[in-house]
Amino acid sequence: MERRTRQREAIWQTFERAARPLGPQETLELARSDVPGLGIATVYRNIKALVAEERLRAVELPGAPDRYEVAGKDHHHHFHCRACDGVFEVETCQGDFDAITPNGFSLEDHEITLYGLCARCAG
Amino acid sequence: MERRTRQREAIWQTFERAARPLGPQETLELARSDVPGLGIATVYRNIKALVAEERLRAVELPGAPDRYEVAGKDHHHHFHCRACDGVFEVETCQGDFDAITPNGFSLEDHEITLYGLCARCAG
DNA sequence: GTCGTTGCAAAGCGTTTGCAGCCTA
DNA sequence: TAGGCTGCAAACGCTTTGCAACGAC
Repeated sequence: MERRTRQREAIWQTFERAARPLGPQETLELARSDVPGLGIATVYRNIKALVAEERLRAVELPGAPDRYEVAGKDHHHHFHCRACDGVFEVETCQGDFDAITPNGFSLEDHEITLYGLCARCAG
Repeated sequence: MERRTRQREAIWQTFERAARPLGPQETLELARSDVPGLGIATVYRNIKALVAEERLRAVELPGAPDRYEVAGKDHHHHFHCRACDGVFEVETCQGDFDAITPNGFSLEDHEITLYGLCARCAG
């Protein structure tokens, strides 16, 4: 990532402005308000570059394509709304995951996803 | 699922024999020892039918394609080995997920995935 | 002016679907 | 024999890549 282009700037700001993880298509639509002719390939390329630079982090959700959020936040997990498909952050987790790790296995990390309705969809 | 075919039988038995969730390609390779000419489309069609009948359950893993396991087991989660890509069951979970659900959100379900090395790979 | 970056279109890749022939009941 | 099921190949949807033109420095 060497040159500062309109496209790159628009994509990055889209993530900064979003309060939640975004997918590539979602990012394209939002960033097009800044750069109308923006192409989806450019979004993919820049997301990949930003992840490599650790400015973005991939949010991996069960059974759904990855979304991306600004990196560097405290440890947290996500709530996936079944109605609007939106993804939202939830506070830090608790729970003793070593306790449920099978014997002989080496636990390195964990991922928790909550499902249900977000505040807006729950009405 | 009305007729009992060799293909259908082989696919089902592959899941019954496996002690862990399988993906479609993995299923194809294993089931081909019973039915050599088996096609991948048949595997996909039968998995879909078995899931609809609730004889199989989709195991949704963050950032990875779905795998499938025999349905009807007790509530459990999975351990995803970063070395061999294998997926293994872990015992029932603990933790108060309502406590971390944001205000106004309606929690319906949760998913936990552990990452690290399985016993064989940690060996 | 250089060469990294972009947009388009084509290529990949995993999954689904259309269809003619097969085989279970 | 009927019609559900299968295998093949084409179609799909999402992501990646090739390439000529563009534009940041």
